[in-house]
Amino acid sequence: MARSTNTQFAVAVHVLTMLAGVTDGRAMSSEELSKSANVNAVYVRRVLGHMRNAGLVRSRPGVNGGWELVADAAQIKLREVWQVLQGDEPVLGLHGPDPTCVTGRSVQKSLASIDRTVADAVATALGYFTVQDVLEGVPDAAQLLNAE
Amino acid sequence: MARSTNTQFAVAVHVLTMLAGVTDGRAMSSEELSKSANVNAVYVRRVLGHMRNAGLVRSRPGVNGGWELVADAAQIKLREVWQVLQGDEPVLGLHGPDPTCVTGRSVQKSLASIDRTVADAVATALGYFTVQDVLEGVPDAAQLLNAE
DNA sequence: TCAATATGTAGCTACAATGATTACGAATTA
DNA sequence: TAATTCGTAATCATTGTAGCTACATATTGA
Repeated sequence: MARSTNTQFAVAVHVLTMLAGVTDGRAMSSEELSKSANVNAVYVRRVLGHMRNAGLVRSRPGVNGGWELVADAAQIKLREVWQVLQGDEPVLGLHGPDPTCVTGRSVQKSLASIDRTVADAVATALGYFTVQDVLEGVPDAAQLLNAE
Repeated sequence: MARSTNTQFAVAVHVLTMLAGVTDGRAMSSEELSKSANVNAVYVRRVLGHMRNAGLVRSRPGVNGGWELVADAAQIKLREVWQVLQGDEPVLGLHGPDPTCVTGRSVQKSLASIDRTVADAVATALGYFTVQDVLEGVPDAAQLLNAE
């Protein structure tokens, strides 16, 4: 029920992986990237803009322009991608209880604290994966369980 | 950026905490609960309906009717509340890449696997807290850090 | 039995988030 | 100089979320 409908993270990982897969030194255009991710090119530019602000990619306009990875794909943790997009926004959906209700305020505070704990857990989990891992293919959760 | 705008989890925790705080044995109406959570009574009934299906609360109509906790508040982990509402829905927002793009399909599979890892991490983190904890007040994340 | 109270749920609406689309200026290259 | 690509604003369509109304059903108490 509480699915996130925001695909920025998925799209970011997708296009970063595409860029990591470039063998010749050429740049990829937002148009090209958007085709594979099946989203709009403007959207790709917006998402990659955040990645550029974080120093993960560079872009240049014009003929043969486009986007390139700056860092080594094996050094880019998905944790960083997540944090660039997520910032300090809550992970759990928080509500706005009646400010005059004592219990309501207390619950609100607790939920905010719990949200930080969960956000840390998400960040830690995403720290296990790099763009290089995605490029090589992260094994199935089921496979991982069997391997234990 | 990827904030969840779904407040069902927060509202569920809120009203369960309210129910946990009842000292006399009376039931609380959805109307009463909705006031404190600052949401609509119908919405409260919908959310609590899921909690009832999970066996956490019971309800009865009529005069002096309303909602009561079934389980001990100290035994209800937020993990369970989360899972009741979340089910197997992805935590990260996933996209729908071009199905004819090989890399796209591969990335999609990896993201699905990573999503399961993150979902497990969230569930584990929420396993640390119970409704009773929220009733008593979960300490600030900052306070927790200072206590280390 | 009857009135009052609450749930259970369908249906409609308002609002907000997301991402598509269009448009165009600026930068770059061949 | 023409073609290409980014950067970004503005607008629109779609979807998810939750509010709201309405009413059938169940329960209680007088």
